[in-house]
Amino acid sequence: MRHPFSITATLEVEKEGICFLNAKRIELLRQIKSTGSILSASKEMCMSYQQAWTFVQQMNLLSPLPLVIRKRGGVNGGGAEVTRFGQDMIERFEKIVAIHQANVRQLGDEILFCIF
Amino acid sequence: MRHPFSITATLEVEKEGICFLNAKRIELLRQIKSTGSILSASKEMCMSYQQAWTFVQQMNLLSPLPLVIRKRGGVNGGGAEVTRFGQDMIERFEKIVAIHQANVRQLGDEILFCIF
DNA sequence: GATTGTTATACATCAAAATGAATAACGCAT
DNA sequence: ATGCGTTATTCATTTTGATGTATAACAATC
Repeated sequence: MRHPFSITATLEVEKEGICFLNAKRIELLRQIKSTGSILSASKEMCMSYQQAWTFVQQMNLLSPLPLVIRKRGGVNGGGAEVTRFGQDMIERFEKIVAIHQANVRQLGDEILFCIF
Repeated sequence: MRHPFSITATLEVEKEGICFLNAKRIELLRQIKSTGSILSASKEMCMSYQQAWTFVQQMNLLSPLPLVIRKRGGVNGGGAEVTRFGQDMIERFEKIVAIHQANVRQLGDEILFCIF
């Protein structure tokens, strides 16, 4: 490589200045979808259950439609399910991030090489 | 407005995973340039002198050429000066950020409106 | 040599965020 | 009714980052 510098960028969707979606929350949604519970998802991601629960709570409260439906008690003690709307959010966020990262890569290729 | 959601993104230049430049550091460079000292710049930005000094130190160490030249003792007790190379970094970083922010705005305009 | 204002450095303190531990609530199954 | 596993909630603790305080080093000026 010509130089050791790189451009990195992070993106998030906010509602009135408060974080609605970011990479970590989307990953959480994916894990909830694949494991069926907030608890398992949090373990899978090595984060505390409290944080995972808080993220889900915030996302649901900020969203016009819930992203996660939570059930307690019942068959396996309960669980959590990502709604159709939630799955749409996952896909759309990742599409946005893909475009964004492509833009950032292009920025780095175009500009960084002529600085150093 | 049609919906209360917005996309925000932050960008930084890294060297081997360590932050080299970001918005705060560029603002610090600008303040050093206009005030002539790390101390005054830190006060202007309401950050501690230690943090400002650490940022300058890290930037200089990561950079192939120093961004800030520091002098102690002497006329006004010393001071700090942004090098020509440092000023180039300011201009180039802000150009990168401007393009980046334009990209992000476009992303938000194109995509957010068709979600909510 | 004393004064002056900044850089440079160390260390204690504070603040915010994340974590861990503990417990209640819940509802299906047995 | 009891057991089960998850959600929901509280609170103490830990961790991490930033801040405040104090002091030495420095070099021109007086």
